[in-house]
Amino acid sequence: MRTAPTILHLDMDAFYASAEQAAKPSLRGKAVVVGGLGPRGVVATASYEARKFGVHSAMPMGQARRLVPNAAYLVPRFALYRDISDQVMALLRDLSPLVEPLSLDEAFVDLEAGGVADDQASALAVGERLRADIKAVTGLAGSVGLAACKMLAKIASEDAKPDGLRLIVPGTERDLLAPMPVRTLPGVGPATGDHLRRGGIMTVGEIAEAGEDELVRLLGKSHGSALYAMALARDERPVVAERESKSVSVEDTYDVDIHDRVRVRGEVARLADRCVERLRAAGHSGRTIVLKVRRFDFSTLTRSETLRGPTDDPGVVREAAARLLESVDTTGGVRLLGVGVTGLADYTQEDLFAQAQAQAEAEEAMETQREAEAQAQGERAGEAPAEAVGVGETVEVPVAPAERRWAAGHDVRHAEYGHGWVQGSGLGRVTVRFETPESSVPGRVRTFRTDDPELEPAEPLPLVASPEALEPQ
DNA sequence: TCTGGGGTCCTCATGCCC
DNA sequence: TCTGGGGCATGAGGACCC
Repeated sequence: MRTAPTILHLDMDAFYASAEQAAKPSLRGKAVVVGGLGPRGVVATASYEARKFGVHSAMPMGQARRLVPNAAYLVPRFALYRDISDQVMALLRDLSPLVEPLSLDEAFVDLEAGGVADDQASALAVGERLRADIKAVTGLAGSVGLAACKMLAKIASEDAKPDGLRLIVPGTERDLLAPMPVRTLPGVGPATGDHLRRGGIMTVGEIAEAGEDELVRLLGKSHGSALYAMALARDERPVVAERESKSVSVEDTYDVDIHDRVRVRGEVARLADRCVERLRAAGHSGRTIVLKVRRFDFSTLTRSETLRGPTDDPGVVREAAARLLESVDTTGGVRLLGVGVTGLADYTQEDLFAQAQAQAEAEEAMETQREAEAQAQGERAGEAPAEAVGVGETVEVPVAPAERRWAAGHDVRHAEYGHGWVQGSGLGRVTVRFETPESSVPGRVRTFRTDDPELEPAEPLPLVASPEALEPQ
């Protein structure tokens, strides 16, 4: 039995917004909101300066703009965040072979597996050292929670925010949890919170008092038992390093509801292609195709179809999605469409091709045996999903828009003024602030025509000049 | 105020097979 | 032959997470 915390949870503070502030000196200390900028966008992350005004994740952008009209509103730049995340995860893997990333900005680390000595001072030292290393390598702040299990480590890091560290001493867990609201526990969202409240349960302590039978009665077997265990600070979930993904999906919310059925079909085909691109990039194929439709009134429905074998053929996925769409009434208009693939496998394209070949040949043999009508074959083409695999596919290349688009927050390079980022664009003009992560003062702002030949998109610059600047161990 | 995008897991209903 | 039930696959929906 260990006497010191075994699990470390790292949570980067206001990650996307902090990354943008690090990249753009003029935004440091200012309210920054990262999220979708369209009429239906929501906030992904708000800087602490923006949170003071009540802006938070998942809030509609329109509402955020009313709360903080002067904040900087930026679209997310996932490539940049992924690079930073890779650096951070590498530091975590230096601590232990057992690292479980939860997202770009969060992870669990099993310290015992990393050979960290079983005492509180060692755990604290590892946590502080990690925070310092993260700051040195990325320039960003992360908060660390240390506890005996995942749930408590996460609660600890949440409590440590921003830019802090918290250790929960083994043995003190239940007293600590008791007064906390039920929403503190992982897995308790708005719906479960309501259920519990109607049962007179507001705090974690009250869950423990209610007993397992009552919890199961309120929430069902699986959820009820799990929550009861959590309330007693029992959480045996191990840190799992390699998680296999189970599905791949893409979805789009449209600025304006789509009513035109032909357009809906076109969008579904495009989404199917994008989904397959992602599927293939991940080296997967999948057997079940899922169509998701969110209607004008926000009601969401899904339709799915399971094929005979896994596929990564765009034509097959497109056709399945189109078939599924036929069972959905879209007359009121749709605000979101999505296409996904589950039941993932990693069959190679050759396997699939061989399978399809064999199947096609078998069917053909039966066919010629029964009847010699060439016409019948024509009708069957494309009917069996796996049959189309390997058939020459066409990749549609989107036509470049006539006017160049400059996304707010993205990096650019100007032949004369150097590196900068887009502050805003519209009416044929684009406004650029020329500064780099190293600039000590906010850079100058200039406005250009959107088709200015001297202006071109650029890659993000590293946030820290020499990322190798780590102190020797 | 009007609700993103990418996931995971659970529950329930239904049909099939043994 | 009828009936019941377990086990599994499939499909739909919902809750939750970051």
